[in-house]
Amino acid sequence: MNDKAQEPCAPCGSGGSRPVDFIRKIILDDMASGKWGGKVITRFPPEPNGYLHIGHAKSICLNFGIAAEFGGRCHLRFDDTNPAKEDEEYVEAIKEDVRWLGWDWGEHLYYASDYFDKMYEFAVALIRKGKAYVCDLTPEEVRRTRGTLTEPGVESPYRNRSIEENLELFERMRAGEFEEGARTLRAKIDMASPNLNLRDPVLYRIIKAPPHHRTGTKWCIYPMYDYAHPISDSLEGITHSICTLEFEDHRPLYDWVLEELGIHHSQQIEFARLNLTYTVMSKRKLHELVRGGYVSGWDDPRMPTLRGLRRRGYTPEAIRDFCARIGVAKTDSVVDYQLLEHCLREDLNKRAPRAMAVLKPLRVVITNYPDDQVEWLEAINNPEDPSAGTRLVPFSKVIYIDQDDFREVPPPKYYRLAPGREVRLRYAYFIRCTEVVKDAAGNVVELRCTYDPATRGGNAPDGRKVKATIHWVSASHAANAEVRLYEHLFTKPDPDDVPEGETFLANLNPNSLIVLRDCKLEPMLAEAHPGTTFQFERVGYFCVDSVDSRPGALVFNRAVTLKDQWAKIEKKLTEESS
RNA sequence: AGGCGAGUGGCGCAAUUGGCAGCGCAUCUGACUCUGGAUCAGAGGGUUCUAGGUUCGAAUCCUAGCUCGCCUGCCA
Repeated sequence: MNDKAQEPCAPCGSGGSRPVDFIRKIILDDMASGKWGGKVITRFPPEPNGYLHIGHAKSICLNFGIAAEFGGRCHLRFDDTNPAKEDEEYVEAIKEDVRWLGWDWGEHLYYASDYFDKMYEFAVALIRKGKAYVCDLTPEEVRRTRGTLTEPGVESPYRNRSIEENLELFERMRAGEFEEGARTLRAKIDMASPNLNLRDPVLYRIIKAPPHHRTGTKWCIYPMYDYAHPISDSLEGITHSICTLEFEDHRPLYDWVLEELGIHHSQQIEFARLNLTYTVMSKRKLHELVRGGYVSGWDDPRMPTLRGLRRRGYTPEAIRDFCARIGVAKTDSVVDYQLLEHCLREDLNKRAPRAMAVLKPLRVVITNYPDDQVEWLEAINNPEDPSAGTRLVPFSKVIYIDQDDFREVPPPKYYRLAPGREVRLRYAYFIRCTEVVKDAAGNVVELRCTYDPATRGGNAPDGRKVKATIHWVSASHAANAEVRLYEHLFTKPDPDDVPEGETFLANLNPNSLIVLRDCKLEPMLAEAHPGTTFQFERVGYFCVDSVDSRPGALVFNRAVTLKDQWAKIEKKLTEESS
């Protein structure tokens, strides 16, 4: 059971005094007035027709978070009212993702399909009240008679059938006597309503094609969202039914259903869904990326899905922190991706063990170092966490450093290695570059350096300073790995910003994945388990790929870079010179 | 055009409900540093959509307007 979620805590979430959003204010008021008898019951109602993404995380954290803060509970309910679109495949995946995020629904796992019998009975009750009727109009005719934004619709010729006839026809709909699309059950509300959702909305439609993933072929009529959702909420005793802005127009219908049925009436509250720069969030577009092979799957590390983010190296803690920071409001907004990255860095900085890894190796021979000598030098696992301890890394005559850490002609403010310059090899020695070896094409292929034996461990007894400390890996001890560098999937902050006639696919970033092979890692990394994340010192956070990595054929994903002051300076320099 | 909703530094959110417009991210300085990371100190950045009005006082209240979002599935 879910003890964690039953326990009240501060309404502003963990970690201090974040402002209380408008939804929590409503709940605070309800608690004060005793409106729901002190109860807070929320729900997260995904349709099992796709994988969860970061936008769902916002909703999950809102619903489960509120329940936890107010000592209530949050239900996980699959909104499975359309067998044509839904699949069992997604149910387990969704449960797994919610759990991974750190939330627990306890025993409160539900399916809208659990309520099909009840919903049918309620529909009969509506018919008896004269509030619903069986309509024989075709989908096309329904569309034509609905009217427009400015003109009222016209009433269906079947609108005034007798209750008895409606009862009989509805029963025959259920019995499967009619073809798909032949008839619907409609609410009798108001064809002239300025709110189109109230123009005799369809409550039930006939779907015979694929069997339902849970009820099989028991039903061939299925309730529409606008009818199923309020009833599901009601049956579960939901107090606050939190959904996104586009359902605002549906609230009058939500209320109508509950009002007419005279059953528990939860309050629907709408908030703005999450948008992120450089990211598409709609299920349709995500599907398109997967189907079109633009990404390797739903768990591609460039996807904003929870599975993608997880594989990329994002932690549940970082995502929850992010969700807390973005707030909840009714304004359509686009959150800067950098905030997400900030949250990840902040989490990983405290927790990720450090390692040395050379992504673009440049061979360095320490000319005055004994040929066959190997020294194991002590390195700190995490400067932010003394309890993480230390480890030993091997040092020898031939090492690799990153190509970025050497410049034959150093630009101003570049203070890493260059001919004649001295730098510190982290945890090892000071070295000075004495010779640059090039191939026939003039490419630098090797550096020859001397080391100062007195600087063992990285400290100079004479107190002399070096401007830079760089990372390195002993050539003969190095583990090889493939490293995947990821960038935004799209080149524009708004992927939908495209010329007339083009789609968001036109903004796909051709460099969103760059694969580096023969990267050199310190030996300890060969042992790393899939899914664990390290900070490659001075470079970024990297996660062992949980799908493709094998012992002896390691694959790491870059979750996020470290902040890079030099990159900014360099960018400014190149901008100035051009 | 009809209905509903929303407009506060570049971005995301606050503002005890009429009382000095703040916070986070981002940006820029500087300090420190065996990660150009982290940390620390500081700075810049606002006609609170506009115009009127009420008031000693308006982001907040009133009026008019503007802009943006959503709504014409037998999807959710």
